[in-house]
Amino acid sequence: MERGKRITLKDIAAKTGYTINTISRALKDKTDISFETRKNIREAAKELGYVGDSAASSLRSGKTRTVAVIIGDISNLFFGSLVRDIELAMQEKGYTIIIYSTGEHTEWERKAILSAYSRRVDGIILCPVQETRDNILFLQNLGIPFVLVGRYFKDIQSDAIVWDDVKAGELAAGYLIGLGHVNILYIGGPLYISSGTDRLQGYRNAHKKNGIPVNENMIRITNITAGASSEAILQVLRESLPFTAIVAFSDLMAYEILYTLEKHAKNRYSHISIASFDDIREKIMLPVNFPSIRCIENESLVCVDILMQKMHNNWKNKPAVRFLDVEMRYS
Amino acid sequence: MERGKRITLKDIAAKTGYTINTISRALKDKTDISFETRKNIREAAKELGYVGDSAASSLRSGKTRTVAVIIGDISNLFFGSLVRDIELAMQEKGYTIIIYSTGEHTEWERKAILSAYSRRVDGIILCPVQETRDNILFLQNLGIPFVLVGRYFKDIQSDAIVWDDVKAGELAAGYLIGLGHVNILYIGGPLYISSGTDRLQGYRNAHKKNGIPVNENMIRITNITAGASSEAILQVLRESLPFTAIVAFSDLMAYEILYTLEKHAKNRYSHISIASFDDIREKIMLPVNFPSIRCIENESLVCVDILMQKMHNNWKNKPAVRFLDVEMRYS
DNA sequence: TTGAAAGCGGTACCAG
DNA sequence: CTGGTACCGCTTTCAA
Repeated sequence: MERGKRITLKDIAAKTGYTINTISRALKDKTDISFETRKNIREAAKELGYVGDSAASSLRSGKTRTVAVIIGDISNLFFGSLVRDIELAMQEKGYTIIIYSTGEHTEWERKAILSAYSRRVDGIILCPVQETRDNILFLQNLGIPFVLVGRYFKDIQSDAIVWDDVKAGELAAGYLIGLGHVNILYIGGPLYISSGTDRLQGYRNAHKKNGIPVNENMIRITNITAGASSEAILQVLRESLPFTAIVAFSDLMAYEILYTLEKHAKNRYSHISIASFDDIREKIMLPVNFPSIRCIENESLVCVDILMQKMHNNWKNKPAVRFLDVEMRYS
Repeated sequence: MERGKRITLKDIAAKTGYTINTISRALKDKTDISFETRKNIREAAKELGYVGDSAASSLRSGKTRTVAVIIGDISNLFFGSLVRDIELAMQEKGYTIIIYSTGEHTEWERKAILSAYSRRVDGIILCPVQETRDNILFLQNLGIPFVLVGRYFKDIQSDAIVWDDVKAGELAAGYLIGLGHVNILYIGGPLYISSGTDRLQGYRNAHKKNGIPVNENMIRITNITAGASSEAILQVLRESLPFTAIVAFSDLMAYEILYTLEKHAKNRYSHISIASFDDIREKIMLPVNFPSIRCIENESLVCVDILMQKMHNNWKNKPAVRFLDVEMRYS
């Protein structure tokens, strides 16, 4: 194969004497081309080193076999392993994924959606920023099949795969309460994010069930970007709030909090209890252990499954949120 | 904008009375279209909700404004943050990235390269599996601009951005030697990976410089996939090898090793010294600390920079490996 | 079973 | 400054 030269159907046609039409259909193994011909053409194609042009093919067929995955930050392990699983599953089905990071910014998310639309992706998997509802409404209007993951909108009907975050919050706080803690700090993400509200709701529920009043000052809402929870815990230290345990919004935040506590108040809080979410220890072995809530199903696979059906119009269900069950891991 | 209906140049032409040609050029702000006309057309486009079709545009122009990033595993934090930085830099320049995981498998890597080629990407950033040289030779033959990242081939000329891994290995082992250690275990990746050989070479150099003989039995070569270093350290424990320090191939592996030691030999090795590579603590705050070697430059940006130049034919240099300087971080 | 011809939606090139 | 037209490479449709 000559360096840099692209082989097209036309080249194969020239070599074999068939028309490009026949070549095209033969290479897709259509049965209306005789077996013999298909074989010849396949061989010729291989010899020439033919590789199809998906731009041309997409243009005509309207399908790109591409899916956009729009998430907060790929360097966040939670998203990283989500994307990895999505990629593997999609690859198996012959799909390629393009990645967009929103950095949790609404405008970036909008740009990502537009770019995906312009690239004519067949489907979108989105972990929405949720600061506003504009983007999701816009996306709905585009008519591209999509599913949300990790977060959902309470007042907009659309397919979403999320954890049962209320239960998750309840498990985390409930565990700490079970240990005898009463002053449990909650450091969590913004309330416009569904998991933000839901986990906090779970925290409240656990208190209520155990007859423990919630001290509103114990509830700290932060960004979910790196460094934010460190700030939050420092503020708590400055206020000398008396807490004996913490519910953190994610393992990453929990680590950050532990790190900060160790650095700034080593002695006082060395025996603090902490519980959080994501169970990243399931993914990487870390020599620091605390209870973490995880999902008992593989959310990536559920996403891919539903999106596939939507893309192929086998999805007759109306848009709905699918809550996946959670459990606590501590070993 | 009507739901699901795609607006094309033709629609704008119909609305404004210009030809699609004029529309196309106006929307790209070509100065040969009068300012007035450009403004009218831009407004009409906006009103109709026009979004270009990149498949069509790519087909004709030959450019996709897409770059493929082919790496081992996106859920590995090292790759995750690499990809994040690449994505941000590329996005800024109007490029989109598609992700392929090789899982460190040669065949997957080949498939990824083929898929990228078929999608007519403008460029490729690749962290090669290196098990064989077939894929890189194949890639070179395709004529797509590409750069390697993290690993290079000693006997194949191609652009690569890598750490100075010999120095890195020397720093890690040298540090431990400086602490007075003599029996330093080395747990590292396969030797067919350039960083595998180079870091080990650095380990040897450090010994040599300090007049300490290298015990070959202290050198353990493993996979770089999760779980492998855990296996390796267990084997070492079974052999009752007397070691007092460890050089681990990555922070992730170091954590895995510490985790395993704590689990299986808590008392005996609680004061072990360990040094490794990647400095992931720079990216996530983890409450466990040990020295780690990091790169003093942002490799992603260097990659993007060089690839951009190659894609735009501003790259007259001949293929070369670019070694980035490293340092030890411990605080 | 195969071929001919018409696009898909843009961009490039040349003419006016 | 704007229009006409060919064409990128493949798929679709219809005819033979």
